[in-house]
Amino acid sequence: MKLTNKGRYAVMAMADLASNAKDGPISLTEISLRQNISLAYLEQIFLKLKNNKLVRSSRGANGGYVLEKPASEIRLSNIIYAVDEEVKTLNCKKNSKRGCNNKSTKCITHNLWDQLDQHINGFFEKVKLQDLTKIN
Amino acid sequence: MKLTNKGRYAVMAMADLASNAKDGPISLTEISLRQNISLAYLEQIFLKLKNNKLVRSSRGANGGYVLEKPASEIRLSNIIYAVDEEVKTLNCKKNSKRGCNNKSTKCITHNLWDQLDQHINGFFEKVKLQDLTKIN
DNA sequence: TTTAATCCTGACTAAAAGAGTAGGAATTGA
DNA sequence: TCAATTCCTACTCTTTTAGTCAGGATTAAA
Repeated sequence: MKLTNKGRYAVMAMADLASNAKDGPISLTEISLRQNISLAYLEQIFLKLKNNKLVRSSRGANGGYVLEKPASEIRLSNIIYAVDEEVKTLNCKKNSKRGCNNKSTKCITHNLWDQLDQHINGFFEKVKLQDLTKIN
Repeated sequence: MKLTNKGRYAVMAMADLASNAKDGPISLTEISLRQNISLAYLEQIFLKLKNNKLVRSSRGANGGYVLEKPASEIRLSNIIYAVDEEVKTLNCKKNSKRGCNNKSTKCITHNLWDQLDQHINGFFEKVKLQDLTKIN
């Protein structure tokens, strides 16, 4: 399943960003210290978050990141999707000779796993970034 | 996440067993052909299913497997659990210096991932083997 | 009793994915 | 200028997955 530490870190970092909002942008160094995630790894993650228009960056000294939208408008699914590319448990691979080929009646579990994907995605759709900061 | 092809194969095989029930036991060779899963791999899987009392085996010529209980009493969670040992997305590792150590307030996402686990487990709890054979 | 069919088990391996490092280039504020 | 910071790519190490392989051990039918 495409639901990894990287995704979790991304959610943590975004929640951090939302919780510690201040006037200027927040640097990854800060987040790195607070959340105990390596700076280099955070850089990778934020690159993707930025490409997905979830954060905005300013470079140079005193630079950093801010949320692109209010926390109430960012769904966790957006974040997960940004860094992991997909939330999908298992795909019956298109070109594999073995197993389900998407149209065979053999793969009894095909629909089932599809449902599970929807189930999980639904979970992340419902929760917004704002909800996390409340709890905390 | 511990939710792999092996788990899916196990569900497929069990569904096959339920769908093609007949008088005697069903051999793995049959299932292997029908579901297109290698025999050796199936053997591995069924060993675990058997240890978890989901199937019963008869050895020797014309041997094979039968469901230990009616399909209406077997939950998918039982099957997944049997072969994958757990359905857990991510654990905040107990002894890691990095990230969540289970009591820190830092790990904003700890509860969230716990909830997700419950969500997914709930899905597999609800669905029974019988439900799959109906669809098919 | 033979023999074929099947279960049982552990060791092994190749490929993929995950998790994170490393290093440098570009940018900006002081 | 220089220090802080993002940007970007490539690389590596480790773990997991998805099986295969090989050789029993056991049973039941003929």
